[in-house]
Amino acid sequence: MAQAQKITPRAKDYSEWYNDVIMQAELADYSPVRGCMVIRPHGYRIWELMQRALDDMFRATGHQNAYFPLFIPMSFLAKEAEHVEGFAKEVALVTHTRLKATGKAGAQAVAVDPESALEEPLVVRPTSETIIYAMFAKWIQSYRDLPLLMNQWCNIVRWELRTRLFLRTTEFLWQEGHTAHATEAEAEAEARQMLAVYRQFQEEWMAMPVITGRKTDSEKFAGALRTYALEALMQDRKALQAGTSHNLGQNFARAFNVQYQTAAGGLEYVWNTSWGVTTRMIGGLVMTHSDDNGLVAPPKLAPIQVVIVPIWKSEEEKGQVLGVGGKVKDELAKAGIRVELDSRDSLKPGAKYFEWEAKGVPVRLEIGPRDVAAGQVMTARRGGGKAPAKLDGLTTSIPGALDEIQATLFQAAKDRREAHSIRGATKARFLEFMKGGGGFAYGGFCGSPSCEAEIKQETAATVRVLPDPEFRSAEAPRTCMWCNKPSIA
RNA sequence: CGGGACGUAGCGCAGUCCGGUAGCGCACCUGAAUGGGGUUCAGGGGGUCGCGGGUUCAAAUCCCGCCGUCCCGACCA
Repeated sequence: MAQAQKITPRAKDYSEWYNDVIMQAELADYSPVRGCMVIRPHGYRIWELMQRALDDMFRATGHQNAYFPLFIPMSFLAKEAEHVEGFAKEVALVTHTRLKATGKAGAQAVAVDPESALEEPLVVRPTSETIIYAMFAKWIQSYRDLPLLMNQWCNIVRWELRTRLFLRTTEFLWQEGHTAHATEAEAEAEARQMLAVYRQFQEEWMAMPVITGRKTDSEKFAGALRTYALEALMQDRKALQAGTSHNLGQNFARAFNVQYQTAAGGLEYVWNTSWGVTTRMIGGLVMTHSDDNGLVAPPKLAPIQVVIVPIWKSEEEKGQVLGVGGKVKDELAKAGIRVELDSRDSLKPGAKYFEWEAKGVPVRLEIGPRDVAAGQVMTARRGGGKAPAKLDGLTTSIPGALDEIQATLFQAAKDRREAHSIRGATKARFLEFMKGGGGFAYGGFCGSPSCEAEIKQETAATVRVLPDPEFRSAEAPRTCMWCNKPSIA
């Protein structure tokens, strides 16, 4: 275990607090490569739990996993005009395939062999639309081949200027779904369906409330017709884009010649969608729930849901409490609970409490000689509250407690978000709101890029999402809060 | 690339103004006691003071150059 030092309070420096929580929960570490991150076992376990839940949801909606290459020929990026513009500034390139010894010492002992230059450089995928649709073109012949519903779990590289653990790293892990459909309506339905899947996952599993909607043109995915996104409010009152789903129209189908023959015999371009969520969600999880004692993990995604801390003085007591602790562990594990028995002899119980709290374990069971005698354990919840519990009822009381914690975390996050939200914002109220720290402001917006840019310039606020007109309620504002022209949202 | 700060042990830092044996806290190793909310005592290991040059009897400290990192902006899942 690394040094468990006091975590910087959230109120003092949010970025520092965020880094402290991650380091002390042992979720990740900085790597020797600038901008890259090492995900440690505790953090990776969260990702595995996320993967498993999402995979089930993807499969239930008819999608299959596949894997496409890491390298993309540079010319592929050039085929879709907006796409290349969007990613040109942040790609890593492979240009050579060999090194050679120079005979010099130290760092100069090897150099790039100029004779090994590739005829066409390879791009390390910043996203896989191009290479996937190049394959789709081979696989799709007839309307009978549609819809084609695929997903891949992989790593991608975007050479970002500034990086932050989990939120924006040079290399990151994600999932990217790619589909091809016969009609625009089908593609639109797919893009929205996957947005709904993400919402369900983020609210039910991550206990992170989100708002969804369409992105403005300035924030839409490079090459998409429409981009939908999920937005969550973090504890520093800043928005986090937690996932996106794009209706790509026929842009990539035309660029990669993905055509199918219709039942009537004609030739048509397919309609594509792509959608993805990333390890950024782990950052979102940290910023949504954690406190000044460290990580708070929602039970459904907690790598360890229950930790048992035995307490003893003599060797005799040690044997007793470890015996009971071992039995409790086996029973809970058999009931499907992720449980750990901390039998280390090198730390006092109090030190163990702090350590497991920093790692976000939702429930702690303390078992000492007094508990063994009384046939009970002390239960302590991560959010506070200690109570004794009967030994023989644990397999029902613990799952109940975990469900309750999950629900409480979601409600608390929602309450926090609403405490920093205003509805029906006017320009004056909005300016005042932003001066007071901001949050989510709901208001009318005309949709013009100039208003959007002005708002950003003057208040540092960004337009996060536009609700669809069809979801627009009767009391929705009719005019732009900034310029008073008719509102589109 | 523009603005600011900083580089001294694994981490966090003091020492720099005013040159004179490289220090503190945490972590790590050994031993003993301790054990229901960060345990104590004793002993121990670990540093080309970012790099290069200059001044000086003597440089972490003064001077010059370079490199790197972090924070704020532009970019972004």
